[in-house]
Amino acid sequence: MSTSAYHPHDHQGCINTALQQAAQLCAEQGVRLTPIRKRVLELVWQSHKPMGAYDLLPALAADGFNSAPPTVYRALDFLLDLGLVHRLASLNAFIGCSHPGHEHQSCFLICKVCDKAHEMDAAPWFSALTDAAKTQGFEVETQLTEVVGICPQCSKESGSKEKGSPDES
Amino acid sequence: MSTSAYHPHDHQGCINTALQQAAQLCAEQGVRLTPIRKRVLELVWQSHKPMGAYDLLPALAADGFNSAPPTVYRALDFLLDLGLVHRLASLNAFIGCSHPGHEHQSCFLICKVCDKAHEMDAAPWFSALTDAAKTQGFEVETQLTEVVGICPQCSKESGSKEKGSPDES
DNA sequence: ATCAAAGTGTAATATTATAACCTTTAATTT
DNA sequence: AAATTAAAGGTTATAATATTACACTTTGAT
Repeated sequence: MSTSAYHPHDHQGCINTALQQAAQLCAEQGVRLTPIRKRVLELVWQSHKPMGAYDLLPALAADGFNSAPPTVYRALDFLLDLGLVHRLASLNAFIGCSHPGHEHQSCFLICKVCDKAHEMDAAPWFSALTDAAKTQGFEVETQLTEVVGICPQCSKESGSKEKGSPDES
Repeated sequence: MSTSAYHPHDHQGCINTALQQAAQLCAEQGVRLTPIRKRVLELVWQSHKPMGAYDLLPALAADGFNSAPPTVYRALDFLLDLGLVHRLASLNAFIGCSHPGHEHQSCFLICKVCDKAHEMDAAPWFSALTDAAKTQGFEVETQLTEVVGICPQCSKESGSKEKGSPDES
């Protein structure tokens, strides 16, 4: 399945897929996808925009869940550990992993206009980077790549109309 | 000049070079390298370890400078704008730029043992990354790459003796 | 039914960063 | 040199992000 965060799409499908993959992964790992964890994952997937931890709290509160910071951070830590979400260090924000359950190095394309982020496989240059580091004697373990620019949707819109307000889903 | 953060070296030379380059750059740009700014740059260069903003405050205080957060953040912002320091998002920390005054995309190799970071030119894979993003219609403007692993010095030490305490300079 | 482990509730606090407003210093003009 | 202006810095407060510590509850295993 090839998904794009940019173009309008059945976003409920994204959420459902994420929840289903999460359920399966948790089952495999023998860990529990509790209501809070499930809800946090849903919230993270509400849009393709990275969400701050504190953005999630009001929504949790509205659902009748506890909504103190540790609640959401615990859930996020759980989801991070399982690889169900990623953290974007440059934004202090979290985003759903688009292909959980597989070891991968990722790279995020962050649109500075609509704020959406798109996960891209970093494998091609991760190996180049690893090799380059190795020539200096540095053993790479993990990497974090975050790219800022303009997504195709916003790029197109700025071409046709000025100051359009980007799609939310 | 080829510098390596890892191996023992005349670290005062690093600081002096940084200060001299900063002075020149400020002169070129017609901006002022005030005592606070100069001292903050020095402090950032005290080691090859990224420094948190709040790590710098006590040192500023000890030197008789004002040491409220805005003081150090203003200085850091100034230095960031000029390209004299970089911010490592994954660490909320700052490190001196090893070749200021030139446009460049950088990548940081962060040693998880000794905490030192080494700046590497990201140009080789930045273009590959830009191209890959472009095939998806994404226009890259800036990137941030931070790599965690083990530096040559620590790698060597863990081979010969266990639990050695890494060099500080 | 009991127990241990995992999960959650809650209060407090740590860490990182910024806002707002005022004063001082330095550079520029008169 | 004095007046003017712009830049830098001082100060207080607060915002935003994240964690610690400890008590309580639920779950699953025995």
